[in-house]
Amino acid sequence: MIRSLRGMNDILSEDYERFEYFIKTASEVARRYGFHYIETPLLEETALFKRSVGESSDIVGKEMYQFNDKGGNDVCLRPEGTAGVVRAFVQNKLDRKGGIHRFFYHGPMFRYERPQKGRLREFHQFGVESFGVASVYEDASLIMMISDIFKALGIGYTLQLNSLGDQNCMPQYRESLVEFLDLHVSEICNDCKRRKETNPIRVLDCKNEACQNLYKEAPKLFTSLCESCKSDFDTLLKLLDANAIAYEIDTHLVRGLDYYSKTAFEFVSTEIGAQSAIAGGGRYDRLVEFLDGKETPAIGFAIGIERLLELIVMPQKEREGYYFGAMDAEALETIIKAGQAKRSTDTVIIEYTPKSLKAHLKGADRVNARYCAVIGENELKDAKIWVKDLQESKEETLSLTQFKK
RNA sequence: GUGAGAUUAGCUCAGCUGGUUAGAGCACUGGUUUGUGGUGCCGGGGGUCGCGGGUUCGAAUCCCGUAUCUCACCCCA
Repeated sequence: MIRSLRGMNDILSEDYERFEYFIKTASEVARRYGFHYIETPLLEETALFKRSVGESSDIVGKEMYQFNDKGGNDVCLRPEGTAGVVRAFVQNKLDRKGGIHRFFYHGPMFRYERPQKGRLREFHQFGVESFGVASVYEDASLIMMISDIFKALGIGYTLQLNSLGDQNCMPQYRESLVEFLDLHVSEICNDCKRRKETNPIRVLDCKNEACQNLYKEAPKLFTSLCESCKSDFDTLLKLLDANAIAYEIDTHLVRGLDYYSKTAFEFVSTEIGAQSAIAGGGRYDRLVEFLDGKETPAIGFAIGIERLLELIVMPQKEREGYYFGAMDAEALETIIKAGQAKRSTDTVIIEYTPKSLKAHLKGADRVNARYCAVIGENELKDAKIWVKDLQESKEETLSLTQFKK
């Protein structure tokens, strides 16, 4: 038997219903916030991700589905969504056009990782990207959008917030942190030694207890923020307070992708295991420039769809549509014709095997149909059809012409 | 990439220290005397015991390899 590749799953039946329900709900909320759908290719030039996500990140360093295509181009399956949207934004010269551009997207992403619960090699994200708004009001607005989406889906979460600083305060801070790490290099774990070289800020996120104790003494990013970062963060907190959005400030919250600055946030669920981040995002004011565009402030987030599928509280399913069946082979032709006509307005399931009324009712019940329509000997003789409303338990026998109405 | 556990019917699992035709519940399917479901009763189909080797008179059961899943690390949504 040929199986799907490791970490790549089919989405079907009930899972797909949840999947579709999520997309529909999240898209509606995004549209209400003035965002428009954008579709970008799954395959992009590898350089796009190297320059945006950053070569120091694990995503680019070791998790990309990268290969040379037949034309010799170095390409890869997208590991995340932001880079492609920013590329499209620049390529379509929206940075030159000016103004505000707000997009949302959803689709598959690919990372060559060891799969586990909530972490697949092909997984799906829903994300939004907003270009052209420097105001921290947009940061608050995006957080409220996620809150709205989760509220609509019945999903509980904790919101964690931090500020990563900008080009004025972050480089200085990074330097002072590296100095600190150099002084204590013998005390930190091997992972942190590696992080010190690749992405020093990440050490703050280390789960090693000894490291964490040590970092209590380390310089704090939070207290090193410049004036504008500090006041923006304070404003953000005020806005969230005013809109009854609960949050925790986590000064060790770090984003894994290099392009983030200033506001960083993560929505976390305690109900889904180790891969607990269900949404994450932040500001990336420099990224458009990095990708050869005109300096444009921007912010976005992404939601991991598979991770929250099991958290979604689905609305109760109601009986819907028609089930058609014949009790004798002679009535089959008539029932198929009647069912086909009904398809112009309703969901219709036609049973092709003649069987007893009881068997048809069971069949209608199993497919969760609202109505069970059957033609037997008596009905066929009088050109009528017997219809039962399975929800109200009411039945009637109509003439076929009347039934079509 | 590292460490640990699992893999038996469509699903959830039982199968003790290797011993004759591998079981249960649910699901599916048919019937339940004359045309009434979701809720009774009786029957039926369905398994190369993940895959490949090995030990043995004999392997679902022991050993080795491999694949996949799960958990933790790493990383991230």
